[in-house]
Amino acid sequence: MTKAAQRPVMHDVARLAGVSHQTVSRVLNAHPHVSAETRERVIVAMRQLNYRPNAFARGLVTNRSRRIGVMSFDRRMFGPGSTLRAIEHAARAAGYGVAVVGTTDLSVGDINDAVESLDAQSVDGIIVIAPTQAAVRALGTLPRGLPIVALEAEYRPELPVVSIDQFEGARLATRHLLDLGHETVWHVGGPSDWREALLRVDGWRATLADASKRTPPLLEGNWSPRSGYAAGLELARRDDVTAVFAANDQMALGVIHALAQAGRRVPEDVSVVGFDDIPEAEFFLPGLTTVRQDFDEVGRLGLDLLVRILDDSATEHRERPTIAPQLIVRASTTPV
Amino acid sequence: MTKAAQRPVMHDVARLAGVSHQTVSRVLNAHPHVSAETRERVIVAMRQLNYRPNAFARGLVTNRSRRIGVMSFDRRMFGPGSTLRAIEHAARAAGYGVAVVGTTDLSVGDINDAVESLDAQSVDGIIVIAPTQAAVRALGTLPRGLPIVALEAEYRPELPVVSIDQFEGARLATRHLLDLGHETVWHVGGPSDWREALLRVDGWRATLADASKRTPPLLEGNWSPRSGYAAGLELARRDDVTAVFAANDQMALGVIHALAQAGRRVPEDVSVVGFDDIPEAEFFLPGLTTVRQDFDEVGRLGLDLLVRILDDSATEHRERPTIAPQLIVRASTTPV
DNA sequence: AGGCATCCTGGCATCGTTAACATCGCCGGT
DNA sequence: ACCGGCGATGTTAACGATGCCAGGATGCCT
Repeated sequence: MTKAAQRPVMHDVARLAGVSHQTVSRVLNAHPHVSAETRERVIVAMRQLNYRPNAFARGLVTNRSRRIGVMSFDRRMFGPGSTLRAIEHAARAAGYGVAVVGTTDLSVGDINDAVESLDAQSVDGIIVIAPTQAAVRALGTLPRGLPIVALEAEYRPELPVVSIDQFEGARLATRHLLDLGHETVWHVGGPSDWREALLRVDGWRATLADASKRTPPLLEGNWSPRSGYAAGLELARRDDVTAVFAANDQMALGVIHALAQAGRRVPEDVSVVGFDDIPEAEFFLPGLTTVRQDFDEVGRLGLDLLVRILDDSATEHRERPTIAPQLIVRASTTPV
Repeated sequence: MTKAAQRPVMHDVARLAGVSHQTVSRVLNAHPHVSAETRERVIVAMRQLNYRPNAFARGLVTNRSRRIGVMSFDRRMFGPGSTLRAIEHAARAAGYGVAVVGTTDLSVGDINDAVESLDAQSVDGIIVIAPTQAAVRALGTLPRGLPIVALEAEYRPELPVVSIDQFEGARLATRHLLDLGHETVWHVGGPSDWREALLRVDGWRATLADASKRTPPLLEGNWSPRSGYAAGLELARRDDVTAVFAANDQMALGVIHALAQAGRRVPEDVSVVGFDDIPEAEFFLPGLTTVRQDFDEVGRLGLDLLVRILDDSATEHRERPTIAPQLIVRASTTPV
């Protein structure tokens, strides 16, 4: 019949190697009790036929897909994009595939849809880039015991989390500006339902308090350059602003743009610090002092943790890795 | 007898609804010859048990996964990130899941690995964000007839492609600068093995030729702000440069940075145009005139095309959608 | 009343793999 | 020489869906 064109199956390999299909399966799964000689013969046959095991059949019986899901908020942002890339890279090395779903508004319904979609693809586990409080709460409604690792999520005892020390990052930024002699530091924060935004606000406030400086009112943006611009217009209206810490580089860019339009020079009149260290930051005018986050490391550690949980779900995994951020000083900050 | 905790199977639904498993299958696959009343009863039972069909079993017999693969170069870049997001969104709406793999160096081996990985996840088809000539050539070696759609790829009769009209985009940028009265336009191109880079060079050259302007030597970058900076230093060394068209916004940023450092003002001394319209571009100093590419539309059309091919592989699909770019004029360009 | 379509049942084969169990030699101990 | 044990293999039964088929019940048309 039309035998030739078909994709070869285990039985074909077995026949060619002169063994039973079970032996082929044993070779494939590195089981013991196969003689070296037989193994070799099977491997040759597999190569010769260009055999690839059928993932459906395998999954049907093992109930494992060797695929993980990644749920991510806006992938166009530098952070999530970098993290996803790192996860995929690490996953491939560990023999896992990666399915992605995006979330748009981080509502409970939205997140349920996303989890549903991953579940339909029978992933073995999920990594969530879950930046808001609501997102983490929605994860409470996850389906039958799918292992989950969250990145940058609020602490909960039962939820493995990998995160960057946002509080410390904000402290570095604020401290740097104070060390340059600024009387106080203004802050343009991210959306108040994002954990990262909140922790940066906390770090900023605590550092000011430690130094016994007054705490100016908080300005709130939404991570976009435009919202930074709006905040910048606000700041330009006051003449006592000499130092601004923006919760990400895009907002810092907007702030600088607004200040420049109002005739305030950066850094001569106002020093500005960002957060993230996106690749463009070094080439802003002026080059942006910022706090670098190692998004790749977050992705790698997140995947490692998930894989360990999958390989060994018996033992509890209590680590909650935290990564230290790093201050990158450039031209946008200067002593008063 | 640990019956309760198990994930329900089709038979459980059938029993609860008082029908045969065959009828449940018909409901699930929207086959005809099921009375409305029975269908309703089955659906209620499915909901009640929270039944989800087993994708492995289904795939084993249908040999379809309802999952597509996306192969993408650097996802941290704005373009690929946006496109991936649009693909995933459209795919979910069409009932498909998305598996991603990244490519790092676009070598033949690298691309083979990536395709291999997708194949192991038994995707039904692949969308390739295949920006280099080498990448497209490597696709010649694809496995047994997996349908492929390429984005921004070189034309080949057998390869469905969706792309943005790069030539036209470069023409818009160059024309805009000439219309402002500039004697000629310098160009900082992308890597010479990228199709997009080549077409932009072509568009730039053709527009200059049409206007009978001299063509300055081409400067070549690698899309990064740093390479734009290097090119900018070069340009700042000459005093006859009044207009620069950079092949993406990041390089334009680098160019502006270098010019500013050399004391050349943008746009008073030199006008600069970018390409892409990344969200930051509007807030660069000065706001960047650029050519907007609709990456979302590329993703959507690419997915549509692939799904049509999957649903109806019999007929040939000869469309090669092309999307028009759009010039966005901001503050970085001005008449001489 | 007969013919025919519609709706459904229920059994059985099938997809390609893994897991549990059976078998068959061979070796060493007594 | 017999027997227990184990290493190497083969045999058979799942896994959970889809697809095919024969057939029964019902209703409508002629």
